[in-house]
Amino acid sequence: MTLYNLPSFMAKVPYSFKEIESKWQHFWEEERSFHATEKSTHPKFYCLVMFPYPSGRIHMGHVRNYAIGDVVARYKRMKGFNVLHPMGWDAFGLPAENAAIQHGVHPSEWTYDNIAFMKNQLKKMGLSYDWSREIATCDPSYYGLEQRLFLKMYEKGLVYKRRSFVNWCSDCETVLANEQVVDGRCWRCESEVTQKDLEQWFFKITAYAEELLQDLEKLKEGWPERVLTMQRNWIGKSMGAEIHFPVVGRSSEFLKIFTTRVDTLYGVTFMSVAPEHPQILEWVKGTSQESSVRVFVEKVLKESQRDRTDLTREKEGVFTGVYCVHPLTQENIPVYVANFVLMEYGTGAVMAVPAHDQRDFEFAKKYNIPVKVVIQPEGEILDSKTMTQAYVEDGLQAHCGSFDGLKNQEAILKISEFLEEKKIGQRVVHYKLRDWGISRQRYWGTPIPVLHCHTCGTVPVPEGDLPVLLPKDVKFTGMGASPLADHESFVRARCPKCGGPARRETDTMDTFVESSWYFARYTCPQCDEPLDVSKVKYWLPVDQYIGGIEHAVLHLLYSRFFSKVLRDLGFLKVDEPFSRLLTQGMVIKDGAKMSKSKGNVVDPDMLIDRYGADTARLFSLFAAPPEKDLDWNDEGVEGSFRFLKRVWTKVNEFLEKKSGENSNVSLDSMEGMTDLEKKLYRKTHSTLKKVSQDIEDAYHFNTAISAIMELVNEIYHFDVEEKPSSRGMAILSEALKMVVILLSPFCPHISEELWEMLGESDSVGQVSWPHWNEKVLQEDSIEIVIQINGKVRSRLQIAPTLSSSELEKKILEDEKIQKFLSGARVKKFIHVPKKLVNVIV
RNA sequence: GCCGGAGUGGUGGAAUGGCAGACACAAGGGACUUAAAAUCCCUCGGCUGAAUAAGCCGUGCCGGUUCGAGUCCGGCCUCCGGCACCA
Repeated sequence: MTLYNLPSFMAKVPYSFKEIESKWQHFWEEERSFHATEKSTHPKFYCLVMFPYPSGRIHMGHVRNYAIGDVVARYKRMKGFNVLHPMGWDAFGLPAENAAIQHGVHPSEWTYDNIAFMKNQLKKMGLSYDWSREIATCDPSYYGLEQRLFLKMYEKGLVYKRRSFVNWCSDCETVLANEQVVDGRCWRCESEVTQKDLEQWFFKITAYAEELLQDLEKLKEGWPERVLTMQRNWIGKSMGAEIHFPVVGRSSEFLKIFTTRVDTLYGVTFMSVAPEHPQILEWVKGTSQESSVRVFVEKVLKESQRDRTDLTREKEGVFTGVYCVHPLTQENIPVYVANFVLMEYGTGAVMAVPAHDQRDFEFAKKYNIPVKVVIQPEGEILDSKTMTQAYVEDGLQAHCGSFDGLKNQEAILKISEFLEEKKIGQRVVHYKLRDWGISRQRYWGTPIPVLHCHTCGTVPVPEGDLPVLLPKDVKFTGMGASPLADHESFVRARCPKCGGPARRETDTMDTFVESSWYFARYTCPQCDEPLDVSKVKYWLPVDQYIGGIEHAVLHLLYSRFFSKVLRDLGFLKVDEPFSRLLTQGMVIKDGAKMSKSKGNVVDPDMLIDRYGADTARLFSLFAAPPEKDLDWNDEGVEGSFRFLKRVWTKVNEFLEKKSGENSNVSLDSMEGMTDLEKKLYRKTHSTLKKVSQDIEDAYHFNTAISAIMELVNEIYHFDVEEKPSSRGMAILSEALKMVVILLSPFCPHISEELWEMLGESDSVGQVSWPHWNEKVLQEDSIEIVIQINGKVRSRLQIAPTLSSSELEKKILEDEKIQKFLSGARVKKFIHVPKKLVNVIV
């Protein structure tokens, strides 16, 4: 059934997109058109889109993401690359478990049902995936191998268990990594995150902090600047010094602090430590300060993560009664517990320099602690009594003993050297990046392959016993501990070392672990080992990765870390997994991100049903450049559909006119062509050039498509005669074929169909991307814009070969120019070849 | 506060320092039709103007560089995104 009519004077064949799309989807499947192998003489190209979580249905964000990836894959194939374009499912995760709790359906069943449904949706989009490489991360054949990788990392000392305060989401009833806490809230459900003291498994991502930072340099060419910046900030390298302050009355004990401003060491007037600082309660034990410190510490610890990191909160603290000795001046320095000092960063203790640090300044003013200026701005004298805020800029050292008069940047080096010499401290580097906490107290994830034995302690599951399978018969109550912890036969185990009773680890891994190596697994999805080194070597790195910006520091950082680990384990040969990254923008409607609660959701199924996949793809690619947000607009979709119908109509009309005739006119020479013919002939080649460059240079699909639209408009203007000459028909034929070829990466179904109708035997996807003929682009006459003092006053048609002096002569003879010049003296001419002449008077 | 990115018609968006607004949507007009839809053609930044004559103004604001600035430089304003007591 169709919703439109074609003009009655032609159009015998309607554009039946449903039949066409299903026909070619079957063709590609039967021909295995997108099946990738390593046996190819062509250079490889690995095009990857971020795999989806099987939430139930695809949304417009997916449609856009996969349409972009498919254009790249199809274009690269036509350019002669051996393309790998795989798809799979990021299939572990909480929604499956929530569905189990709410609807009593098993997470496995829920997940596989969703996969089946969504796979069907993706197939209807005509995406050129090699489905034979499909991965579902919840399949034991995947997560079992992930457990093998876990054990290898364990052997290497890259996995460890530690008891610590961790981010806890009470809604999801599980722990979250730092990266997964956004503004003090859970990244998934947005409920407030609290701190919980738990035993947790960690990946030692900090061991790679420096390399993760350094290698961002290698990505400068291919990654968006802002993603690199976000990762750089997240890793947060700072260089400074650790300094040991002796504690008064405790001969062998020190308070260790970290500072990036050694130059301000002489300005220290107090110390501040975090409420969690392990030594502080010990030091105050039995003193008169003990109770007031205790009260303060307990008060702060009770506050939520959000409140504690609230910048507007007043800086507060309490004196501990403890004093340190200043290592250079030997003065006694009071130690405070302060609510703004973080235990997780540096040493959890800070030397406070109120004159040169705003936080310390505010704190000192509140508690009447002296302010000591030790950095003086050049040409100005700071007075600690009249200062209203800290001076944090550069300057010259003052009241700093032998360092006086030095520029503070030099003093950092000199004082650091001095401290090292005297063994008072040493230079150190700190990172904000923390180790990746991967334990999750949930069922639907990869079981951590470890046993706890009463006598042997923590024992890894032997490789031969892998995979540790998720038991199917579990109860989902949504209450209390993870369903695994309640599963008797899962928990009860034997220690492989001593044979004694052991308890199985019931935590599962963060689902970001699965997505940290799936891109490598796609190269060898059937391999018994985690990875087939030769295949991985052939395909990696991913040449083009495409996905949302929301993973700038989550998935993209974890994957980079995993790649380095896998490299060091001998599986990979590359340092970085993704050479080029394209972060596509969101799909917006009525000024907001599409969401159920806003009621502005466009359903891809409805869209495909009404207009077909080619239209859905075309609009997603045409309405905005890929990296920008796309404003969804129903009338715009209509416009894209109209365009495809225009192409369809014109090809059919052409075939009707051509029928019977079979003239083969050579288009080698443009001699004898009419102006109209030349115009279309040139447009055909200039469009090829523009589309090629737009796709190649920067994935400017929107302008590439608009260029094709221009060519189609030109064809409509050309085809005015009832019976064009055979040369005209040849030119028209070439133009139409060009439209079909250029359109094929964007709208593959209609392109295949039209290609076949035009009498071509190969699939249009197998055609080599054509080369444009630069000679054809040479115009017989070009238009030159004539400006007077920068204002457009006239235009001249000239031969491209005309010399500058002849052109100047012509300009001065021009009627309009003469009128504007009205006798004024011409000072000079500025020539922009083949474009413009500016006459200065 | 710091670091990115962006401000262009009614709208989405185009423009290696060289004709601002390609392409498309919406709007308006015309052709076809008994009529409507569809289709095809035309107009479409603002102002003055009868005008498809001519001219002036116009890319967030102010200034600069240049023969020439949406584009480069300096200073602001607004919006979006990220980071943020990181010592």
